[in-house]
Amino acid sequence: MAGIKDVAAAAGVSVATVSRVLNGHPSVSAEARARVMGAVAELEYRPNAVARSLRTDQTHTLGLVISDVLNPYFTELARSVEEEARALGYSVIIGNADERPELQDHHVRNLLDRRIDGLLVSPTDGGSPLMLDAVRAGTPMVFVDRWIPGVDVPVVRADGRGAVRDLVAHLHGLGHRRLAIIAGPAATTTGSERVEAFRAALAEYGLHLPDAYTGQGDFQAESGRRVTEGFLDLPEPPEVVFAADNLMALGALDAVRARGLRVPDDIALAAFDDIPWFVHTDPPVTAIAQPTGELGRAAVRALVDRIEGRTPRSVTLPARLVVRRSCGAPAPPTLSPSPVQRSTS
Amino acid sequence: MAGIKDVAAAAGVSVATVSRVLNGHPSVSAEARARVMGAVAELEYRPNAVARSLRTDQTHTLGLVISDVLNPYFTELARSVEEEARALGYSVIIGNADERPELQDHHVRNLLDRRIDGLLVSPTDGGSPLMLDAVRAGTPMVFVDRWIPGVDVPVVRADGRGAVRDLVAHLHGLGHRRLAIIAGPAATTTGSERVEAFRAALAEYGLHLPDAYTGQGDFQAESGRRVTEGFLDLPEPPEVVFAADNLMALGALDAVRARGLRVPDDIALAAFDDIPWFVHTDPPVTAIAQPTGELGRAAVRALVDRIEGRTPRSVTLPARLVVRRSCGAPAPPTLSPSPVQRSTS
DNA sequence: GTGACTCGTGGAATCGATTACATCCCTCGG
DNA sequence: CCGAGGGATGTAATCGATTCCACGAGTCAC
Repeated sequence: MAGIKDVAAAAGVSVATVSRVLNGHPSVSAEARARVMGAVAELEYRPNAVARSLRTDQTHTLGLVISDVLNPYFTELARSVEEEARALGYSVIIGNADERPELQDHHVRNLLDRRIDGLLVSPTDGGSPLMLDAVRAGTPMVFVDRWIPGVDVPVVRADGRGAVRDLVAHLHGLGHRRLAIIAGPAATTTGSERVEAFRAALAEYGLHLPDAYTGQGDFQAESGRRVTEGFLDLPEPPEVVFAADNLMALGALDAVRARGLRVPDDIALAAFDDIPWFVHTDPPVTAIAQPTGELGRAAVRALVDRIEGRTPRSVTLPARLVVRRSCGAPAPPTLSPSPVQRSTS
Repeated sequence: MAGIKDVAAAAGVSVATVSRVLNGHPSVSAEARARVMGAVAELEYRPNAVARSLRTDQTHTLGLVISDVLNPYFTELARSVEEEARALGYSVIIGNADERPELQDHHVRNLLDRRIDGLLVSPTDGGSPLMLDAVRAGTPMVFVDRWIPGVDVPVVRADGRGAVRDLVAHLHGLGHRRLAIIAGPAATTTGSERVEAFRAALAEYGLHLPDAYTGQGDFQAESGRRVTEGFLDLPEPPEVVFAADNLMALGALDAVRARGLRVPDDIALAAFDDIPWFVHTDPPVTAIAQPTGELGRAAVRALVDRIEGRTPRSVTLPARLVVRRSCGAPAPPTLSPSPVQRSTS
């Protein structure tokens, strides 16, 4: 494969001049520029990004470590991150932590070794020493969706409290009083926050969230199933199950169906994180929708700001309730406009 | 950040010795080794992968260019690819082509510039000059799922013909005679092959596939919706719609529902590519399941074989029919075991 | 006319590793 | 006792780019 030396030789100039042309340095004669461009085209020369990175100490690459690629929420997040990064001239390397802290560390280490310019993380746990070290060492970092308290890193996330309140209002309005939640891991902020928001919203209606109605899940479908079975085994099962993410909601749906029960007649269901498929499930699932694409884009912008020397800001965007049929009320036609396909742009 | 020189200084040896220790070269005294290890731990030294890659001309990185990350089929494929690659000591950089040839080229170029060791591609189109050049230049490459005919590159894919035949048999057995298909882009192998398999299977039952029953989609939900509307507008609409991928099936479901019609009573639906959500849709969708994880793993093995000097083999695995309720027959309980959650290992 | 400046250019150092080659020191056989 | 052979180690070249510095030529002001 042709190198910069070959180009220099072909153009009859020095490598320095070739480099200057390639990097748009002003101080190059039009004639030399033309000859270099010609040689570049002729040889189909492409600069070696590895060598360039070594010299400049910049890779123009962002790392994105997410907790579970199979979760459509994170898939969409990853997609919007890549899009925005590309628009800003960066590539993205995605690491899938699969909700396992050691895998998360593996990816962080790997990305750091590759000298990525910055790191976007949705932490699986309360924060490994490795990640904390990286922050201390000055690695540009931004948390997205989840974060680690007490660490001085910008956070880009959705605030679901308003939407959770709306949800509880909706449920209360339908006459439901015994509400249960399938929580995420307490080590994650989204895991604990959603429970808190739910509890707070219940309190506004004078309702209490008993321990028996607080199941511990891990954001995976299987745990949703398990917890829901526990709920159904209770002497007095809840009237509504609120799953803290879409996968656990699916597990819950499974568990309910396996008992031969029906949603919403026998038990109602709602989920945090809206996904296109919820429109098509039986029944369509009422969910809290995050502005996922916007989160991804804002996170990239914050990270790139940090990388390029500007001051990044934390961003919090509101989530919103999307009412469908899984809690009992027929959805007013105008309230579930959520299209199956996001814009392709 | 500490470099190899710092380690050498701290350990009181030369950089060559440090490098030898790090790379497991035999000719190092136990004492020197210990001192180096100590210094490495002390300084928390991590070798700079960029510098290493420049020197060795190996990045231990694979590129994966897929057509659409939002499609759960490809998400799962990507996941299994990353898993197997990790097990073999490689990282993966994913490029999402979004079914757009120019985006695909962008990613291929980017990956090539980064000097990835090999490329896994599921081509969006018939093959850009860029990709062909890369093959000619000797870039290790393997096609997965889709491929480009006439190019000497190993292909790892599923053969759906048997399953399509089973599907047609199933439909025929249910009394359906007017069968339509929503095809994928003719430029993709999966786009044309599935139509051909369908047509061939119909022929076995003496059935013909009229042009009016062959809709042209693009593997995206919106096209499924559009084509299905066309079918429903026909003077004699089909009794069954077979979508060549899961997203178009979703669009079809939408279109049917928008008319106030019901699946399977008014029109039956089947899809190529099974995904966990099909268990939960209304009704559960009969689909052809590819051994996605196995495909991803086999593709990585083939690519790594090629990279490491062994001879890679093409692999074709059978797909299988998973009967659910969307075509009319109640599924025998044992026939839809497809679990909502794949194993996490 | 001459010193100051700018502009275009090339030579060479540099980034952080790997590795060929040279060197030194031991051991061992004859 | 000496030379061959081999193990441990260091010096320096190298990968392919970027960039500092020096230099020659041309321009301009005084």
